[in-house]
Amino acid sequence: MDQSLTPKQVAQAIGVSEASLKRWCDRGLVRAVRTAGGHRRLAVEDVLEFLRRTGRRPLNAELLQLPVVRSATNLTLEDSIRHLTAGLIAGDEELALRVLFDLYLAKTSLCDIGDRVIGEAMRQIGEKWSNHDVEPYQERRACEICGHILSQLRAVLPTVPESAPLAIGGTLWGDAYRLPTLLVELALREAGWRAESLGTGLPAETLCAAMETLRPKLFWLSVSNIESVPAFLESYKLMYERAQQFNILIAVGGHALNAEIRCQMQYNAFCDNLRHLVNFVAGFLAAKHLAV
Amino acid sequence: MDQSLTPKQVAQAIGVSEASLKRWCDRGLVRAVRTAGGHRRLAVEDVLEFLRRTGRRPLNAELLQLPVVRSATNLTLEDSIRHLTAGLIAGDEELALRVLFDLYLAKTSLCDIGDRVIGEAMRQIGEKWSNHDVEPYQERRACEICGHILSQLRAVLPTVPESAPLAIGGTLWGDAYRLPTLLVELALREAGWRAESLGTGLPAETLCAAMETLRPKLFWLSVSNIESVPAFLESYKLMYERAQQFNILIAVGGHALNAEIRCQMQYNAFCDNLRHLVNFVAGFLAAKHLAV
DNA sequence: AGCCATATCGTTCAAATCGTTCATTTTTAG
DNA sequence: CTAAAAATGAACGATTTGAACGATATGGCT
Repeated sequence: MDQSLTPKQVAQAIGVSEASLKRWCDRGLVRAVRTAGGHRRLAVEDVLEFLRRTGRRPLNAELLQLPVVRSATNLTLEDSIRHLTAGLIAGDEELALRVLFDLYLAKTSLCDIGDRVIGEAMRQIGEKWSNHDVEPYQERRACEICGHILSQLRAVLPTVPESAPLAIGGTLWGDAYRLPTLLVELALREAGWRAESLGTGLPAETLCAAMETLRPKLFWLSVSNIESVPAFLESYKLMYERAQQFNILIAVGGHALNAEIRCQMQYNAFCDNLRHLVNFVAGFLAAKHLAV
Repeated sequence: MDQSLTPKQVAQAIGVSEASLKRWCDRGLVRAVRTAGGHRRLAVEDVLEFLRRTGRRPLNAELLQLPVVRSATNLTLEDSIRHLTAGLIAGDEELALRVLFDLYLAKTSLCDIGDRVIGEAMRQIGEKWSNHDVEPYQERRACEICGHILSQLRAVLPTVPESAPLAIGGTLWGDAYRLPTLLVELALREAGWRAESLGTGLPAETLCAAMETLRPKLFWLSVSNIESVPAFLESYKLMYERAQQFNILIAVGGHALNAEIRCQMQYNAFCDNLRHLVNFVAGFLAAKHLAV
């Protein structure tokens, strides 16, 4: 929950003296507010942001009410993937949590966490699945675990200002894959956008209505499963037209979008991964800055 | 209408102890008037002004008018539902989070939070949806928001001991409703079980495999949507037999299970809501205690 | 009006935090 | 390598905070 922490809690959590923490607050290295009586109070997300920026690791993370556990060594990306994959298959949420939060604190971008770690782990699990090495329930449980972890990561992400451009997105009817669109939301938030995933399995009509009501600058569509290609293309056409009408950028991505289907679609960007998407929107933000 | 707030409400809203708030009032840091009997009353605008002056997080004005704590009176539960419903429809995650965490901190059981607050709010939203008062994307977004909040709640729930009995469950293929099975998991954890939701849309065969591998004491099946009744019954029969084989209790529930379908099923418990389920498993735990 | 459950009152007290100073350790620069 | 500069951790009295207590006020009810 979003309650404020006392300097003592934070100092013990990150393994530093109270005096130093106070100095850091006073120098603006960590954001802190004051009580009416002058005592400092720190928000969890600000502490995490500081840890991430300075490359520190929490010693005693339970004090932060965070799911982070101390990790002595910096794991390589390959090790992280291996541990994560094993943990997810075994249903070891604790382990998965530790791996992902450690990566986050080690300044790994959410793009890479999504593309190269979670995406790769889920790909390996899917592969084992088709080899009958893991049961479907293990794959689904892995998705559930990742979803919970991403929700927690999402809760401690620095809040983006109200003035940031809005991005919305989701998946269409017949596509129940939550993780990709959730990762898009997180990656866009890290890139400074006010991103909101509307969820999965949405009819095209209501996505059009959402564009009309919310008037985002960007709309993303994650496509991991297509039940009927003609129906999908028709739904997509509807949405593309509406996006054009309201001057909304439209970005698409997902494993189900093969070249043949893409040829019959129009969009501002097709993204193979989160990195592509973030690069695309970064360009847009820069252009906007130049214009102003 | 200048609503007057009690010190307790304000203290909870801004996350400070009641004693400190009283001192601040007495030192003139927050404007407050007195009732004839000497009790302090604070105006919303004065509290907001104080928050702005002390650099604390600016809170939504509507947030401060939230009635907090008052244990389990119908009125406040009604208010919680009203605020939650409005927040979910508007996509105001902050408000929804506040409402649900306040309820949790006020010691409202997760059963009641699920049954009487979230369940009721989602029912109202569904009703408005069929009246075309809210868009489908608003309903889906509400589910997403609730899911994120429940993930966070789940993370701060006390951990159950390893010795606690294991319960697993989920939804069958064709049923993508996450919230019910997620709420079951949380309610069972609160009741002292080691509960793990395996997710949604699972084939019956892999649920059988999960029972065989994990050997839980309890299996729950949440049924919010049935695509084909005969196929569902066949899948269910498979699972029931497997549960019998391994001596696993099986509890079912969900809006899609009408009397006609129930007549063709066998189970240890049918639960209309979370309260029923928790009462059922509490009986089991007590019996086990007696046995030991 | 009187009753009752609950909230708030004022007060006290232990624990935490404040700002500050100072000795020690670590980093930087010549 | 050495000396200056900077950061750290510990200590100090003064102040603030949060939790407790019995007594009183509030608001709903009959």
